[in-house]
Amino acid sequence: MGAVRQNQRNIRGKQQKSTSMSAANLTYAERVCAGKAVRLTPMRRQVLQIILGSKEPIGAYEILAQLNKLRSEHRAPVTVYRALDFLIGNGLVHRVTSLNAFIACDHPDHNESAQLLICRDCGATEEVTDRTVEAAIAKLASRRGYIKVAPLVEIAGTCATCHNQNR
Amino acid sequence: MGAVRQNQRNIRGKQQKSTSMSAANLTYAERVCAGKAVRLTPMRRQVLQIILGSKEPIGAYEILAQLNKLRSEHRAPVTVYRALDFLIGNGLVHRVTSLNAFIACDHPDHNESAQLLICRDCGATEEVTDRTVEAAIAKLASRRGYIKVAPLVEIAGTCATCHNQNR
DNA sequence: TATTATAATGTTATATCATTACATTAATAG
DNA sequence: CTATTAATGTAATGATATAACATTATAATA
Repeated sequence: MGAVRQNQRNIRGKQQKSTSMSAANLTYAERVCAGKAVRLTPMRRQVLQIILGSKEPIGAYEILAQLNKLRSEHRAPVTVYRALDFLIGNGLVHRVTSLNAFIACDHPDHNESAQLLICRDCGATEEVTDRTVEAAIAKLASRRGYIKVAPLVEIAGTCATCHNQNR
Repeated sequence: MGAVRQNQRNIRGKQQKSTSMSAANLTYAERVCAGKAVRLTPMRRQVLQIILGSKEPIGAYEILAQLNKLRSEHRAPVTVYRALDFLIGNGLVHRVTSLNAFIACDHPDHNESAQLLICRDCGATEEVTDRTVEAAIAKLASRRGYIKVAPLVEIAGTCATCHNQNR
């Protein structure tokens, strides 16, 4: 839980993690889809791969650009959005609402509400599941009479790597 | 705290609140601006008034439409966005990120991080400040090494009014 | 296997949200 | 009253997302 995606600005960072989980996640995605009897088509697989390959949340049009570069063909935006709908619907990708961007889910097996920590400086985004936060929000919503709630929690800030570098 | 904005679908609702606070809020906004020595110009005032008049979060282009109807002139989008920047910057308006829309702040005096409860069915949106949620998020962020955090909490759900009506 | 039904993708157009760049007008300070 | 800064006007464009309908691929089943 909490694998970190980072961009160019902190390749020197100590907390750097390898991108080598990508392949594993892709394999994992295949298993998830097989288990649900839904189809991880080449298109969807490729979109997921592009998202996994990104160190930070990636926008739909950036995905599209990479897709069209790879294949030297011309897909339309809707192609990407459809793949994203599928991937999000099956818990393989999260939408980062505050950035209009997307990240691969770290733990697609449990489809619970995650919280996102987003570094303003380097773009690193980590997905966490904090029971205390979840419980506090559930309680708040319930006290206010809301049911079937879907909480959105995105915490922008400066990550440890970035504020250590600036000293 | 927690005044409710509602749309047409539940005008029959029991928890309906009057829109009569609007004027008070506008007066309040004037005091806030006077206190800070910033200018609540006619344009900004009018945009705020439109937002206050909306029972649910209102989009920038809807604000623009109302503005242009009022004056029977043609303002450009940027006019609205500039007013919004000002109003948000001075704590008079909140952006509802998940809806790309805007609401007037319920308590512009304390500029703290609020949580939003948003009804999927009727659009009613209430702003709350829950210390427990705030604390849990602050702790989470700090444990992860994040500083200068700005949490975004928007809880979509079905409000009491709506789920009572559907029985 | 041929036929039908369903799912996925292609293609084109357009909707929706937001900003840039530069000109003009209004307010304030000296 | 003039210089300076703040606010708004104006036009164009960028960025994100969806609608509508045609075509192709896959799956179900006769």
